[in-house]
Amino acid sequence: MKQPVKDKIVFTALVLFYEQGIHHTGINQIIEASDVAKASFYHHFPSKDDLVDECLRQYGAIIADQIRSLVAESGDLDTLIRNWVARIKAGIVDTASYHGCPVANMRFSLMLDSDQNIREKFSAVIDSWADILDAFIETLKKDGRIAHTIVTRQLARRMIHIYQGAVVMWKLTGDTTYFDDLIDIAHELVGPPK
Amino acid sequence: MKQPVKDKIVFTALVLFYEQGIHHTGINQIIEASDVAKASFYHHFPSKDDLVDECLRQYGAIIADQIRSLVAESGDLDTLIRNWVARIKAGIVDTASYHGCPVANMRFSLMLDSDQNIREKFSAVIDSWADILDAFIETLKKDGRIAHTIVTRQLARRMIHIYQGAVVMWKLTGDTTYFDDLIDIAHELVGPPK
DNA sequence: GTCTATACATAGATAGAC
DNA sequence: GTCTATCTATGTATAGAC
Repeated sequence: MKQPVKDKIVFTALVLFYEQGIHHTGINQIIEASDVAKASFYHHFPSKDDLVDECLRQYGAIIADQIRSLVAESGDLDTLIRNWVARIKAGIVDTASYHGCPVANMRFSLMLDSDQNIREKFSAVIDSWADILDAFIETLKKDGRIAHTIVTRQLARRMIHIYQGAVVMWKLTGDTTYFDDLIDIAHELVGPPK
Repeated sequence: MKQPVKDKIVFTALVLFYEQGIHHTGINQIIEASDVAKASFYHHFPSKDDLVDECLRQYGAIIADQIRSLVAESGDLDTLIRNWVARIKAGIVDTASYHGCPVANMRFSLMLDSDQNIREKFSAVIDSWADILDAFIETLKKDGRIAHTIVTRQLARRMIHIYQGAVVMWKLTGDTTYFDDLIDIAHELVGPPK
């Protein structure tokens, strides 16, 4: 059973865009690597931007799934935080293949800060992540398994915030301890148990 | 008195690289905008990479100066944090010309996470920023104007960390409240006065 | 140091036969 | 849907006269 052409293209693009960045990955390379004819590519994606759009959606969904499984395996906030950092660190072990958050990378590639269209697309992705964390924390609160002083949505936002910060710091310095530091920072943000 | 050719090139590059990103700014555009002959450009900068290198140094120095002046006008940690965020917000008022941290932008443009050379260059810039904050916080501690539970270097690192995180979140969502949030987050990290 | 002209590669995208 | 060939623009960089 052969893989549909479109799927082959997208899969290849997801890998190459993440490894090399969007602007350093040409259409020609994607076409060659996915073993597809040039005209076939343009049949499915009228322009490179359309492919980039599709990849953004996929990256967003992939991370959302990771957050979901992270939540599923964590019974409380402390465990969530530890598992979270553990996963990140595990992903960096093979340091050559880790390049940070694919969504943030893509956002920086575009570099059009005033484009409202772009803003909405990325904003939707971030919201979808925050929603998952949000729901988890809210559940903990209802079950009385958490200090009620926590502002749910705010904590969800801040977790993503400090995560993105750690990625940038790692990219800037190569220092992986910024990820370890996430545990302490997250605990400070959660505050003392009530 | 006419400006040296090299300075004109660098100044133009600093502006264009920041506005458009490195890979969306061609040598030709820089040459045209700085009103210099092509051969003159290559006389001063054998390749684009050399110009990029010079710009990184300049960006780093510019931000370092901003941090220095921020420190100079702040007598305590609380004031520093407030002034810091106030300055960022002021810079975003004209939203069309703000594009986040020029050093982080440049780092994301390069996209070569395993290149040790690049890592060292950026790391040096971040260290120079941390050094300034470090010295300031250390002084406050010695003067007894701060809770001594603070780990100086760690706090300096974390301030840069959460700042970079806020920039990314802003870039991803267009939401400027992530910068306001820096005040609360920073205070949590500083902890209660002893 | 500056000028014009140009080389050379790669980018994104299209044409037209099959 | 696929194939090869090609268009056109742009990118980095160099040559050679002044």
